[in-house]
Parts: sequence; structure tokens; C-alpha cells
Amino acid sequence: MSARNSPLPPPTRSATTPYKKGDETRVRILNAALAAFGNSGFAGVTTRQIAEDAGINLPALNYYFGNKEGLYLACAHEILARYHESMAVVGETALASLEGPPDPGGARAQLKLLLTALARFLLTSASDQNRLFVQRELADPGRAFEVLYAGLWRPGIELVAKLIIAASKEQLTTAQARVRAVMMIAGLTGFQSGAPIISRTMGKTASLTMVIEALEAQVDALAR
Amino acid sequence: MSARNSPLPPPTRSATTPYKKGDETRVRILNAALAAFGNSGFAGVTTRQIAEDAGINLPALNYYFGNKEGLYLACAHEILARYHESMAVVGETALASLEGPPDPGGARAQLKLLLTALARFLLTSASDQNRLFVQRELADPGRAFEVLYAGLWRPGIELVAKLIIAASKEQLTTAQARVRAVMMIAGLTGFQSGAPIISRTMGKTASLTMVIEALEAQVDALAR
DNA sequence: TGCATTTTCTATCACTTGATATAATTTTGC
DNA sequence: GCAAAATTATATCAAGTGATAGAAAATGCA
Repeated sequence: MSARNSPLPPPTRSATTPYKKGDETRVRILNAALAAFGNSGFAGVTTRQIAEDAGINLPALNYYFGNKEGLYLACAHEILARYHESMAVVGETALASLEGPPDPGGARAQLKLLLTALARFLLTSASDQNRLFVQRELADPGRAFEVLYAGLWRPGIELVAKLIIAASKEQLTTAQARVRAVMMIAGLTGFQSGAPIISRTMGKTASLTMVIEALEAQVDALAR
Repeated sequence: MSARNSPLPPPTRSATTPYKKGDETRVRILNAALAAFGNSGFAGVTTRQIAEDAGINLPALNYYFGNKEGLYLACAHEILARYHESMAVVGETALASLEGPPDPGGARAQLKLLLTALARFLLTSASDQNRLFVQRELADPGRAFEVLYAGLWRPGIELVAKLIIAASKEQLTTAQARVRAVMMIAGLTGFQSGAPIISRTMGKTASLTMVIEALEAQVDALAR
């Protein structure tokens, strides 16, 4: 079993291959890998299983992604791409609202929209691949954690913090706002990691509504 | 690689062995395994590594615990034993307070003590073995999740729910209180799973104080 | 001290795993 | 249609992995 964080993974093929057919194969492998890594973690999945799930033969995996770790990192980048696509509209609207005149109520509304979109991305069963992969990388931070941190967590926290400043009744410093933003994000990750407990206790998965209500209550508390 | 959740793990030796020397060996293996499984997960650790860490030879591991999975389950039971030992006093005090006359303020105080103790058990670096093992089992629920759920999560949630009912200004049903209890527990797991983000963003680990303050604020909110 | 039981040990096994070499097949553009 | 490049395939490798068999050593009690 190769080291998970070996010094340098070999270069992988570019994200777009010359042949259209190769592109499709690449996507197929990524989807299979996201599901497999999300379900069983890096060490818990064999390259053979991923190849079988993707309907390819084993060396194709090395051909496209270099090695197992290269495939794992490609999955992290894929999640980032999906995140950016998913959050593009909400993010831009939120940024735009920050450039206008101060409007605490508007900022709170934007914050709710942003947190809702984030919750949707991270918690809904329609995005199990995203959800499980991200959760696992949090539980066992490796090289992909830095990818996700730089592209997902940190930008998200910074934007939430800015909105918190704009939405708050009291005057907050950047550091204070960041603490609050981190707490809200921890609330999200709590629902993620607490999902087995919630499911077992409540007899069902925490509904997105329940999560959003909890987050919105925190946002409303900024006005008090 | 053997299936993680094979139909039936072989029987393991009883928790106390006839020879005192065997007892010591058993504990040594358990400690090494807890650390290894906590750090790298079930699939990420070899029986050879655990054996080396414990200072035993490999077949001794099979001798005491049957196989790798048996060892893993024994670790879950060890966590439970530590949990019960850790929470014994706080738990009994809390239960005793529930049998006296209604006293919302006292119930809130007990609830804070209980949550603090729980946070201490699950989050402090002094208990990294506990913390990491529990966190991983949440991220990848297997057979050990049931052990932990039955012995740790559910009793904890039930007791917290009872205290919430006693502590609340408004009259709550059992179901409503349970939802709130689950939310508080999710708050705890959020700090667990969000630790890499917090650490990276704040430049330090979320202090126990910070966590306890957040939980106590939620308890105080029960009086409003 | 002797003996039965428990524990530890060496050697070994069958299988698994990530990966590679080389050849065959497919795709693409001119 | 053809040639070059890309992609897919079969066969194989070296190392690792969980586990076992049987023997040797250690333990504890009468």
C-alpha cells in the first residue's frame, strides 16, 4: 500500500484530453472514484474496484491520473469545480450587496441565501459524492484538505464573515466576525458528522429544512 | 484485505485473562490499536504496525482478539468503558437532580456540567485516542458505531433531553427536547469535525473554553 | 518442583494491491 | 483511406497483508 502523502505524485493527464472519447472516460472514472472514495475512504478502496465501477481496465486509471493519489486529488479538484459552479450566482450576489450602501437587513438575507446554498451543497443526498468525500477529508486531512481549504472553506468563511459584519447590529472586528463565521461553518460540519446519530435517533436524516432553520436563527441573532 | 463488516467476527478472549502478564499485554495492544485506528482508520493500519507499536509479535494480536475486526470492536468497548468512568459522577448527579423537585436553574447548571464533561471527553487532546476513534467511526459508521451509539450517544442524548425539559422555560414534549439535545450533540461533533478548518483559520485549535461557551449559551437560551 | 495452561515465537501461507510493460485497438484530422 | 496519436487491453511483477500451524517459553497453583 503506497504512502498516502508521498512526496510528489506523478503528473496526471490534463483535465481535457485530445479525444472526446477520452474525456468521457475521464469523467466516468472521476464519478466512480468520488463515489468510492466517499463511501470507503482512500485506503478502503482498491484501484481495481474503481476501475470496475467505471467500466475500464485497471491501467487506464494510471494512464489518466498517474496513480491512486493523483486520482484522489483530481476528485478534490472536481469537488471544487462543482462547488464554484453551484455557488457562483449566490456568491456574486452576496459580493455585490457588500459594495452597495450599508444594509444590515439585506446582508442578513444574503447571508441566509449563502448558508442555505452551502448547506445544500454539503448536506443533501443529491450530492452524496460531494458530501461524503468532503466529510472524509475533514476526518482525515491529507493533501486534498489543502485543496478544499484554499478553494472552499476559506473563501466561504471570509465571505460569511464579511456578511456577518454587514449584518450585525453591533460593530464587529474582522477577527470577531471570523470567529462567528467559523462557528456557523462548524454548525454545518456538525450536521454532516452527526448525521449517523441524527438518523439513528430521529429515525430519519436531518432534513435540510431543519439545518437551514438552525442557521437562520443564528443569522437573526445578529440583529439582537 | 478482509471485509470490514464480515458476518461474524471470531470470538475474542475475555477482557480479563488468567495470567496477570496477559492482562498487561492485552492493555498494551488496546492502547496501541486505539492510537493507530484513531490516526489512520481501520483500513489504513496494518496489524503489523499495531503489533510493533504494542511491542508484541503479530500472532499475539490474533490470539487475544481473534482478528483485526475483533480488535477494532474491542477498542470501541474500551472507549465506552472510559466514557462511563469519565462521566460516572456527572451523570449520577444529573440523574439525582431530576428526581428532586422541579428546579430549572439547577437543571441548567447540571446540563452545563454534563455538556462540559462530554466536550472534555470528546474534544480534548488529552483524550486523542478517544477523540479520533469516535470521530472516524462517525465518518464511516460500521459495526462499532452501534456499540458507541448504544453506550454513548443515545444515553447521552436521552439524559440531555431530560435536562432540557427540566431546564426550559417553555413546556417541551419529549420529542421536542430530543431534537434540541441532538442539536447540541451536533454542535459538539461540529467542533470535532471542523477542527482542521478551525485550526487552519484561527491558527490554533478551538479551545475547550470556546466550545463550552457556545454550549452554555445554548443552555441559557432555554430560559428565554 | 512439576504440571497444565497460557502466552509468545518463528516460519510460512494464500491472497491482495498498486503498478508496469508491451501490444492491440480506437480515434482523429488531413 | 491512412498515419499518428491516444486509448484500451492482457499479462505480469514485487511488495504487502491478515492470518495460521506448530513449537517453545512463561505463568501460576497445588
